[in-house]
Amino acid sequence: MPELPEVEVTRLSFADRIAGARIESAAIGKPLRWPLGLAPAALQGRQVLRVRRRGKYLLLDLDHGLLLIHLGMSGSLAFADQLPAAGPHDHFELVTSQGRLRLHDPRRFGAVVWAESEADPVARKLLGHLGVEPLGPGFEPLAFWQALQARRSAIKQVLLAGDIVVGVGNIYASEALFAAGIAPTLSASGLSQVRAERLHGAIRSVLARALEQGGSTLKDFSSAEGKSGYFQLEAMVYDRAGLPCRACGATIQTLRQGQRSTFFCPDCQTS
DNA sequence: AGGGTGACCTGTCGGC
DNA sequence: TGCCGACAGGTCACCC
Repeated sequence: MPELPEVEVTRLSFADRIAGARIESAAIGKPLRWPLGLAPAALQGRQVLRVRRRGKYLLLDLDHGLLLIHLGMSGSLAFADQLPAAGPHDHFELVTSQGRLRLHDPRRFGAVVWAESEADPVARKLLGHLGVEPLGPGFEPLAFWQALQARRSAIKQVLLAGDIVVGVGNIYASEALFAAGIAPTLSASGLSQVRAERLHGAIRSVLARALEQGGSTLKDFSSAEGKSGYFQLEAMVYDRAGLPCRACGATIQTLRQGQRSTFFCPDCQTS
């Protein structure tokens, strides 16, 4: 569910409200992708200083150490004074002086991991190989094109890999490639500088627009305030196989790349 | 080192 | 109605 826009929408929906809170207790449910790394009781008394984001990770800076939270495929956070009784898919909860933060994650591909600092080996394993932030100043057209030159895989899969630029998942990879008019199967090294720069702009504009729309709610994503996203209503290709292209009317096609579905317009996108 | 594949886990949906 | 396979927003460990 969560790509960069959904993770950032989640962050924005509770960061200010939790900042400064004191952790009163922490509880874990079924195992997530990785162990927390310490006893939940050890979080008691810690203060939440702020909430940052790196790629699709949320970083809760504490007065000692930090929590790395990943929403996986099906995760979402809720933050409120009171929450409904915990269900079978609620696997992590922090009770703080300013509200309860709860992770709901049916598939349990998500994780909550404690690290001493970002230099901690645990944090480095998860964050160390990540590419640049697409909405930040470090994402530059020329460097992006140069990085793509070194990769022979299909451009769609290079975007998903996240080691050049982070945050682009399965929905927004298809959407950005459509916006740039680039076939998803084209080798990354086959992009001209002009087309790479067009893709650079498309990634930025698609992610920024999705952020404005509160992300995409395909099934059950919601922010920590419980709000749905609306970007899926304006998707040009994602989940539109067999439907007419909104730009040219051609039939949207689908294919499998690395066991993931890709959606594209055969007329608007070229090799 | 880059590239390809399987693995993790649960729910839902379409087809027979 | 029931069963079974395919698929779902991610990404890591493991091969070559």
